[in-house]
Amino acid sequence: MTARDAASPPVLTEPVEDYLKAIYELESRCGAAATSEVAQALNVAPASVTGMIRRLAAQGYVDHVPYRGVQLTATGRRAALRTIRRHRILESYLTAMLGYPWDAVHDEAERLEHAASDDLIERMAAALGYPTSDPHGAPIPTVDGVIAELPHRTLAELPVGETARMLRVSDRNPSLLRYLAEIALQPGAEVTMVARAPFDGPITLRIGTTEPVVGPNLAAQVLVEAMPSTPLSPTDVAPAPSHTVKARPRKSTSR
Amino acid sequence: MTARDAASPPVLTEPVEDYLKAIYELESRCGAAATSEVAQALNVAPASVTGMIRRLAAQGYVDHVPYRGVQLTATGRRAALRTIRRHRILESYLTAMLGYPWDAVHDEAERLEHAASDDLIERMAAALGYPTSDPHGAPIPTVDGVIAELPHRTLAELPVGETARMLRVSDRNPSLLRYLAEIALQPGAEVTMVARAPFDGPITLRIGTTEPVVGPNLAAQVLVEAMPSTPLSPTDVAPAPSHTVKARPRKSTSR
DNA sequence: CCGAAATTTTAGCCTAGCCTAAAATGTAGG
DNA sequence: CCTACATTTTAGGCTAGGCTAAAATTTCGG
Repeated sequence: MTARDAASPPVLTEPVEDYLKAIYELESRCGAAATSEVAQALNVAPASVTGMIRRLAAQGYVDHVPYRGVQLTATGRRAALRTIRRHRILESYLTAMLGYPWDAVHDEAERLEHAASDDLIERMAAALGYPTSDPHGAPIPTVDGVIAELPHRTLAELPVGETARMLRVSDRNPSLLRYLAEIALQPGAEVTMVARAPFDGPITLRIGTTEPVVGPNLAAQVLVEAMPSTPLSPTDVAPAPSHTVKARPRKSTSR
Repeated sequence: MTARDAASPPVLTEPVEDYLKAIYELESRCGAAATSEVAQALNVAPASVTGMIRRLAAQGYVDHVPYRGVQLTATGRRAALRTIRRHRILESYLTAMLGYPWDAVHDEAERLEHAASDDLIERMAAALGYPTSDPHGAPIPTVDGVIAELPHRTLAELPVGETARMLRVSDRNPSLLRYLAEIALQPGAEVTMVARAPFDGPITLRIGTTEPVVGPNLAAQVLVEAMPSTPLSPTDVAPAPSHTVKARPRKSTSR
């Protein structure tokens, strides 16, 4: 018994899925994930992380160099992306179909992502028209683990006078999200850098017809993309369904 | 630490919710639940049930008389009904809004019921217009734990020549459910007992225009209610949304 | 380049839930 | 009423995942 070799999806436990997801996210920012970073991300003691990493390494999900750090294997990355896909589809569904505000979906998705079947997730995705990004602008990996990370810079870096399109923001800070919704700074919105006070001072933006002033701290958390040269399309300023699930038709990008 | 007295929803673990639900269901059929019955229902060893019952009793969810059996306390019953409400609303939602066939919803709901927040469950209920029964005809308890068990008898008991309305069937047997759907024997359907062969022989029914022949075994699993004297309403034979979520308007029943 | 501080790992412990085997209790038939 | 069988509980173990305290290793400031 415990005689299982290969084949068959090994059924990951909830903590395992959480670890893999956290490692993926740290890794994609820093190249590798430190024990203490994982511990902080999951709110557990560093020693617990070491223990779990040992198990994950034994099962082939991560490579671990003691005292150095941890990296996902190809298997581990696939598992992480599966969880991330579930999370983001759930967030999209809750927002679009059940009227959740975008600051509340993270916690709910965090629990449901472990319980929902693949079938359910795909039904939700289908009901939404296979969205490619979630309500916070994060890209949704495909079923076979392809994720389209978009090139971006932060709103804080936008030169004065330039306009950009709001692309993405973390889903983890509800009060920040509520504030952003209040000033209509949501994925798809056009935002112009009107002025920046010196010495990391307040930043004046223009969004639609309002000119909110925000701190550099906030601006650094908002990712934007250079505006496509298109001068102004009619849908641009629309308050709209607020999160604008983009379902652009794709021609077998997956290969 | 571990210093918790009263107040605050103690957050039940998944196994605990499963035990309470199972005990509730056994108890409502037999008055009290035997250790071995619970073990069978949850597919665990009897000794494990004894262990869990000790814990549940210590926390005030059940009363346990050693070697005799177990019964829910008021607290335990509330917790069980909360889980049952979640389960049945989930089943209703998956069927009505995501196109799940009625034989597939049980397993999905079984996992989601532990992960969904109260908020999510209430949003789903609202989206459905506060249904009072699930796709299999089981009544949905209210938020404050009131459940309307309907008077019924089994289809097997229906006298020859009489007509009844299909009320309910267990959600636990997918292949039975698929077969029932095939012969259009679903909650709300009118069914007539045409003939019954002697010695527990095959039973001939009439449902709409078809006359399926079924075993007594199957008939015993299908609950029916005496037909209201109304001769024939236009909606009766309609293949219809198949599960007929009944959403009768309620006048602030909650208080 | 060396010692202090930070990080990581080891050691040892705990809890919830599960298991099997053996003992205790209850029930029913002769 | 007593024995045989069924049910339940106890005893003793296991695993996953968490914790703290202490030891090991790395890193960094001087």
